[in-house]
Amino acid sequence: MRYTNNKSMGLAKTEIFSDQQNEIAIFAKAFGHPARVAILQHLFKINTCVCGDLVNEIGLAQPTISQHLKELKLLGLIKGSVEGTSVCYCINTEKWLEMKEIIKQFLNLDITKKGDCC
Amino acid sequence: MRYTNNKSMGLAKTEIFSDQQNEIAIFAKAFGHPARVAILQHLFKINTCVCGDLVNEIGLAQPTISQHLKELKLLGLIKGSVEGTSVCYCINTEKWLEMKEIIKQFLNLDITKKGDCC
DNA sequence: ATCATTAATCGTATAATCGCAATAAACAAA
DNA sequence: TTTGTTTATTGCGATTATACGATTAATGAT
Repeated sequence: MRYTNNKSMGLAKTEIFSDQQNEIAIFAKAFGHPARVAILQHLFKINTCVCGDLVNEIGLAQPTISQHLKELKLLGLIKGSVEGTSVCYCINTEKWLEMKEIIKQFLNLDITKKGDCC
Repeated sequence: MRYTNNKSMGLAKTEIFSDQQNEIAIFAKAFGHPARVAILQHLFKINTCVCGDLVNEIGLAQPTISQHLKELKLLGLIKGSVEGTSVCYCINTEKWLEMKEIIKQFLNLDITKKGDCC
């Protein structure tokens, strides 16, 4: 192998992008999978914080759902609290709104655009 | 219930989700990478459709940029037309607005929510 | 025809993602 | 204490995603 730089490949070079660009990408990845979209939609639908119901609602295995929940929780988009043997998950409204503003700002770029040129 | 399916792993089980959920995820993945965010932002910034400039603007190799452009083009978010030796890329406003509406509708789920429960 | 410029494609290396079986952990109930 | 319920974690295989060197293809210029 003769790659002159010592950076490993297969890795997004986040360091060459702005914090804003990385933040947009990270949030976008959060709902860049249909299972996480379904989880978030379901959490919005039933205001009472369900958990194991998600496994039944969505057709994926329990460890898979648990993993997706972990990612969403790590990002702060959802909160989880233990309720006996089960765990109650729900949307973290504050963080959700924060994410929403960041994404919307990006999506609204078009308002300053005049028209296609191709 | 046993795991009766023989579907290969490592693949998102898109078939168990709604078209809407898959569409949201697919569009989200489009700007789920900082390089593609940067490309889109730059295309919005300079209305004249640039191409090779993106390689200079963003610090990635030409094949890498070309690959990201291909993905965005495949989704329809950008258009490309040959201009001599160079290729002119620009935002496909129509598709962009379509995507924007779909994502915004998803992000606006919170307006019907009453409050956290955890 | 030759050369230069530009972008796409090919091939490959590496890391991340997805999914699940098996297991562990935490808790309630008996 | 034992048993059952529920969720998290571990470990693994399969696939996708990211990145780039080398090459090819297309066009313009000389």
